[in-house]
Amino acid sequence: MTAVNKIPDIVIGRLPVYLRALSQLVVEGKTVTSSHELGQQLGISSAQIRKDLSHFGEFGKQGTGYQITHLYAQLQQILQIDREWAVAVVGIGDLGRALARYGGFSDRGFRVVAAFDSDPAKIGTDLDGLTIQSSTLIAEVVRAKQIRIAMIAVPAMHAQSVSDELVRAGVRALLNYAPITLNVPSYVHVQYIDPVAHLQHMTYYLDMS
Amino acid sequence: MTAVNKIPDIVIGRLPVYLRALSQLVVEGKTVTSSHELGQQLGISSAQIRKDLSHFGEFGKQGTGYQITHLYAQLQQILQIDREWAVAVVGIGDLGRALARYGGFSDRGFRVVAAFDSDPAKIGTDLDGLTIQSSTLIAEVVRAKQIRIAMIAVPAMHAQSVSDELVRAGVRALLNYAPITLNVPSYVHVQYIDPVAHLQHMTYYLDMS
DNA sequence: GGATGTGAATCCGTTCACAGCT
DNA sequence: AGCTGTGAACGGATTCACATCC
Repeated sequence: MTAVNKIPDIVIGRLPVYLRALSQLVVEGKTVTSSHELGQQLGISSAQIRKDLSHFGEFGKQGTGYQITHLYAQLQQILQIDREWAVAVVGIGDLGRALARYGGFSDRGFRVVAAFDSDPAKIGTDLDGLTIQSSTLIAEVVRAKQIRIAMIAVPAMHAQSVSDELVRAGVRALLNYAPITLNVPSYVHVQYIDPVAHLQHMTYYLDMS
Repeated sequence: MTAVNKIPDIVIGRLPVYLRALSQLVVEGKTVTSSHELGQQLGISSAQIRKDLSHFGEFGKQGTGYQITHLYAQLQQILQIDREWAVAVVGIGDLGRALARYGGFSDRGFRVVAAFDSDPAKIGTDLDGLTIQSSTLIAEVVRAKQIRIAMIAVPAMHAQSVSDELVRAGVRALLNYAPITLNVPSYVHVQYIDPVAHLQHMTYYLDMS
């Protein structure tokens, strides 16, 4: 269809999953795949994969399937991760440290370029070549480095005010690890990660024994 | 409706979110709330909240709203988190350490009771009173402690085999942080957390500038 | 008056099934 | 023959709107 109209958000959310699956297939030495194979790997119907991709263009060959490298590149472009995004981490507790040091960002479109904390004992400390900076510098650094994406790993109590400050400084996408719903302007995107919520979701189905 | 029939999984997934919102309201000193107030806080329609809750019973009073403590307790019961679930963490890198030490589990129904790693340098090390154990002991410990839930924080390469072993030992719910789709029997529940996928989801909407 | 609980209506996403290309 | 791309059919989830009750 190649329509650039209004693509459902739920479709966008599956594209990163497709990217992951394609990476895995590359590791397995494959160069070509099909909607059926991808679907099998992900537990998704092949029709859904074809329909999802059809929102953006025609990436396959009938009778053959998809060239993995080609499809991968296309999806990267669609998601705008055919470049490297600068990311800030706020709150360098155990979780923030893990995020700041995580090696899995670099080859998937992101680089942590700033780390903030309010604890004087941590400020100035080195973190794999990154220096932890005072939270009071958030506005300044975000502006200077043109940071558009931030990960919030501070206690729930402070998450909203940190969010406010980041947004004021120009951040437009937030990955929030604090277990609260953030209040942000409509032009800011937020995604939530709450491991406990995931666990609670699953316990519903567990039979105690 | 109070029907115990087949409740949509998507509804179950929202219950933890409602719990979070209720907690927040308690912090704000409220004792009663309404579907409207909850919806406002979460960015969800009030009708959806009422419909969701109606699957499980009638928890509100017409004209008044919901008694927060009562609704909270009911949701806890529905999700089976009116008890404490023992959880294992496998892979004590930065992320696994953060999970094992995270203080936010205890008051929401979970307790980390075992931590595994395959690195001899880490085995035997203390982690806030928890001793890191060899991954070779997974089966034994999971069985002994009747663990039904595990969090996987090992490199993608090893996630599938760790998953297999956990399932064989009796684990029935997995929270997987490795960026791969796990292959598990149908009676095992899996939830995925992939921060990069969330970031990639958001970059779609960012206009570069 | 005010807020719930719920059938009915609507909207949206998934699946079906097949024409069309290789 | 094999697999894509897609309109049509289907099913499920959300919203509407109102009767009901405090």
